[in-house]
Amino acid sequence: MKNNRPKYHQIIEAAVRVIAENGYHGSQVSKIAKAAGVADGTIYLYFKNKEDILVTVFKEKMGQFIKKIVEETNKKNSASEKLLTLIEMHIRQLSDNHYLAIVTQLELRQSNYQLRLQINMILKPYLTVIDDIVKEGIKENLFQENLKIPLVRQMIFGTIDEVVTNWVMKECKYDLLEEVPQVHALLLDGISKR
Amino acid sequence: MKNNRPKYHQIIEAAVRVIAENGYHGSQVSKIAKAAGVADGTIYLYFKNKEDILVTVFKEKMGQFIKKIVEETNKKNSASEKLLTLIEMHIRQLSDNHYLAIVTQLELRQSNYQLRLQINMILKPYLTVIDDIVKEGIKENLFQENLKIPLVRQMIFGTIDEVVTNWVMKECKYDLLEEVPQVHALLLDGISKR
Amino acid sequence: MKNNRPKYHQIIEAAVRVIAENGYHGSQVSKIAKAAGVADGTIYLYFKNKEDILVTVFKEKMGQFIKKIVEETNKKNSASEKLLTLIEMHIRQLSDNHYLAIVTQLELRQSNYQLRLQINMILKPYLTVIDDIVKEGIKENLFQENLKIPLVRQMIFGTIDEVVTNWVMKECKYDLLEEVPQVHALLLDGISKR
Amino acid sequence: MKNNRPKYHQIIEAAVRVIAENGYHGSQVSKIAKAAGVADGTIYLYFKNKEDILVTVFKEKMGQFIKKIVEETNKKNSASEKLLTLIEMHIRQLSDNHYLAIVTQLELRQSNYQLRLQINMILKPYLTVIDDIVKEGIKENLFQENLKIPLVRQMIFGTIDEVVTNWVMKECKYDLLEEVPQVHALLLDGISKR
DNA sequence: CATGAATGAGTGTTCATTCAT
DNA sequence: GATGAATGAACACTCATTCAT
Repeated sequence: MKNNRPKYHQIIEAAVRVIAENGYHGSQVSKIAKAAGVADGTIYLYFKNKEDILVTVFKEKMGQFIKKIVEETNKKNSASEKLLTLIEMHIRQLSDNHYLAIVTQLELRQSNYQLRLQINMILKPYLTVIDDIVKEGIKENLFQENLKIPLVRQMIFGTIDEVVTNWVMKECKYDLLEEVPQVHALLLDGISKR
Repeated sequence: MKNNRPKYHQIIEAAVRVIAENGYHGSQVSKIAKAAGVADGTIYLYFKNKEDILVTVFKEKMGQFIKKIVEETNKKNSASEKLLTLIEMHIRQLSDNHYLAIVTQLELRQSNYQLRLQINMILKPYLTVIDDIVKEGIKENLFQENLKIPLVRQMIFGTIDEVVTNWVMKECKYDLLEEVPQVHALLLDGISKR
Repeated sequence: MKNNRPKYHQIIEAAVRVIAENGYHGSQVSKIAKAAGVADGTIYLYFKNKEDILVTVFKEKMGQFIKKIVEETNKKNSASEKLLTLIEMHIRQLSDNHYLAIVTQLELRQSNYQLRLQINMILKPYLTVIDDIVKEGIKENLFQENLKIPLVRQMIFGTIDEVVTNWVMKECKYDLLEEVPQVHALLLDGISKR
Repeated sequence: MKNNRPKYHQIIEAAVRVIAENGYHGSQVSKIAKAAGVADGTIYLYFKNKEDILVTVFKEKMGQFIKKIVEETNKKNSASEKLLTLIEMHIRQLSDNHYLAIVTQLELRQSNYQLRLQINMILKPYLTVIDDIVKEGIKENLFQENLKIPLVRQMIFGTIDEVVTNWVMKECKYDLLEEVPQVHALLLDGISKR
């Protein structure tokens, strides 16, 4: 299997680093190859083309990213706790890996429409996780029953995403984890006074 | 004055169209020039370089975009109504101009860090509008008094932005305006039952 | 007559300054026009094209340059004195006008073969002056009678030219006029001991 | 080592030919590449940029040029013979390679100030050879003891250079080697009768 | 005469991809 | 499998020249 070959992972790890450090357009294939300690041509033994490196980087990293979130949310019993965990895990993982945060929040968006569609496909399981939490909340009678799920998901994802992007644009200078409870509260209760 | 020269606007309008249709990286200067009905060199009489076209497109369009939102929200008296109007105007304007929506939601994000910073500067007045509405809501005693303004702004902007991006990625196939009241309700009241 | 129109001379003077300051390739027509205080298009009322400006600059400046040398050498009676005067006037005029020195020694040589041929045509009268002095020296029985005139002229001109070029390349930092007598002596007597 | 790679020399040889035939400004990189039988991009594997081709051409050719002159002058015992050999070798080498003569006398001078400075650096060893011969002549008591070396060098170099340039401008139509003894005699004894 | 906005041909350089070894 | 030298298509930008006013 492809993924067991060591160079494959060398290249992926190198790609994350190189893209985070040099930006999407500053990340020539030759630079990634050099950082991975392989020849330029070797890249093409493992990846169809440059775009394929990016998609794979995202796929691999997102796979782990989502897997951890699912694992942790599954340990919780209520939708509210699950949502809190999702927010925390999302933010924690990006807080822990600034390279990855830069790549997901900034660099990977500098791609063309086709690549964007593929990235969206990869993100789908994550969005499903959110949907499931919302559905569960409704079933638990904790969340409003007439919620339009996709819209809620867009609010949740859009909010977290924007929070992280702001932090990255501000050069990750503050502690993002501190904001987790407030984000959670806001999403649950909105901004109105009750 | 620059802006009164007709070619200036011809080029901007052409740029929006060309970028929406071909994507950022598929929009060669020569293609924009052709679409604007001017010579390649003419572009450089009005714009410093290719990036400057983009920044200017965004500046001009965002200027109008924000101006309209401010005008309309100012007609309203309560923070809640203002927020509703902001959401509606944001979505209405992008609904009315799919080209612009594609450019703002997808293509302009395919830019490097420097350009992104510039775009953020241009967006600032809009974010201030949001902040002001939130502050007003707190003063009116309608919104919670201990809200962390930047976070609330990120939720509001992140949600609307994500809603629009989803619509653009789904090729603008559904009527986005229908969702305005629900977005408004969600932001105000969150997802929890009361 | 063309030459009486004031803009004509404005442009020539501006051209010398601009070329000296910006180099041949940094001297765009628009820059010369601006320095001359005229519109770009006006240049083309007085000159056929950019090359024509250069040729004319050289023609005008060289005309004066040579005229002065001829005037002064004519005042002298012996070939030796005439040669000394020629060397002195050549060097004095370029010493007095660093702009002109830069243009003649460096910038005008950055031209194509056609332009070089034209410049050589303009230089011809100067070379004739040298030839005449040599011939006179032979007639006076001061110079060797079997001298090959063109070769002697090439030595005289080549030497003075190289001396000036060196001075320009060293940024005109030393006093070139001091070297005049030595150059004269060298050309007359060579380097051998007698 | 770079210089052993065959394409490196292919490109240099092609560059000399192309520049001699088309002039400096008519020598597009693509034209040189085609003449060398390599792809445009290959040029940039061996040279930093177009200017670097020129500098290298000059460096390589001048290196050989000077080496041969040094070798031959070293075989001679007196300063006078050494000077004769220097003149002869200088002229012989350019006589034997018209392409090179055109490039050194005309095209390489069409360069900007920075490039000119680099070329001067490369020429320095040659000028030192001349200086050494002059010093030796003084020591031998053949040359005048109060000669100002730099000035003598400028006369020697300026004269040879002008002689060659004239020949190139006259399209190399006459036999330059015939003039060697006369140039030598002129430099040694000047133009005056004794 | 004078203007200066408009033109568009021309080119050095990059970099994803290939393929002979 | 692995290499890395070679490829060549693609593109932003400049500037001499024109011409309608």
